[in-house]
Amino acid sequence: MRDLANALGIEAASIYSHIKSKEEILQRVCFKMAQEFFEAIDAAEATERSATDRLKRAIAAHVQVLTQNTEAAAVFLHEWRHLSEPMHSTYLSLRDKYEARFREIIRSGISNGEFTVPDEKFAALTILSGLNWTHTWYKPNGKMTPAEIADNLTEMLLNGLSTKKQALQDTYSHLNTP
Amino acid sequence: MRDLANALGIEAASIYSHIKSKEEILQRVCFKMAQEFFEAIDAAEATERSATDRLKRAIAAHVQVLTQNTEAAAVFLHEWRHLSEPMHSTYLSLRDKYEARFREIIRSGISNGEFTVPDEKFAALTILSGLNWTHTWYKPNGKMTPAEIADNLTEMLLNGLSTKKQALQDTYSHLNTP
DNA sequence: CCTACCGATCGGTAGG
DNA sequence: CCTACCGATCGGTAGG
Repeated sequence: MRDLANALGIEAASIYSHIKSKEEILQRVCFKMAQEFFEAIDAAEATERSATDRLKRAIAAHVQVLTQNTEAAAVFLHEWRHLSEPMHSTYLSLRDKYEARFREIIRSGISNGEFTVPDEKFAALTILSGLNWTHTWYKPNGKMTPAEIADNLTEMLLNGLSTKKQALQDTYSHLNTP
Repeated sequence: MRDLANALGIEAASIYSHIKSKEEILQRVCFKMAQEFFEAIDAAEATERSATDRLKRAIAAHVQVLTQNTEAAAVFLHEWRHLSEPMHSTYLSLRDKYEARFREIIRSGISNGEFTVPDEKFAALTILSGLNWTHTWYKPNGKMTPAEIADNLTEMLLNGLSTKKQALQDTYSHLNTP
């Protein structure tokens, strides 16, 4: 709190005329970020499209929020542990609701044949963890824009590393020789 | 330190007859884990095989170390930030060496056509971040063993979610009709 | 490994 | 928003 006061150019005690406690700052950051993530995915899912397309847009929306303010993102992703009850439980249930949005996209992609995946819960977790690492290395002046990062992430998570197209084209290539 | 002493059944001051400082504990955990990760990947890469196979084994080895002791893994992944110099720099260079092992596998897979990926550095980062999330939810008595987790992770990261085989088989299926 | 401490720092309050 | 302060807790030491 002394550091914060210093950065603001006021005395430490004066902070408490603006907020009730140190934890209030944590709460505000965590729930403001949660709100931003929900607004972003709402916009991403607004139009009716294929699961692949909805997932692409959800990934781009998530990366956009993450990179907008990497410090707030770090608080949202790590410091929520220090929330006291009942905020702690509220946070957890919001996070699960958000993850469920990704699970739902994956589930619909499985049922219509767009996706093949062993476990939708596991898949959602792996996707989100891949996205969430971004905040640790993203630099606003780096060579990749948030949109480019999202494109690369989408490419990796949807298609994987394996050159499957190539392998399958090889498999079928004898059929194509004139 | 008081909590630690309590758990050990001794007085707080007595801890200091075993260690020099609180930070020494952090150092020991961080560098012991680093050593374990290197030993695991050394074993995984010992035999000459395809890049796909080496990556599979490296993933399994990494997940094995992560799940062996999730609390130490959490310290290794997050608390290293509090290391003071020169340990902080040493840690960072070890981590980069480790990541380079994954980049090297990916690079060799690209050059022999096993992998197709836009950026090997980006790919290595995304793989590792997908793996490193495991420590937050893994439970020794859960339904997935470390080996099963590794298999699922490998499947997702190598092949992605998209049902590409199916899509390509559809593309070529007219060629197969008798 | 313990008793007896210490200086520094922490989040926060009273009263203006 | 400030001055003046407080009780609690922190990592750690001296000396046995």
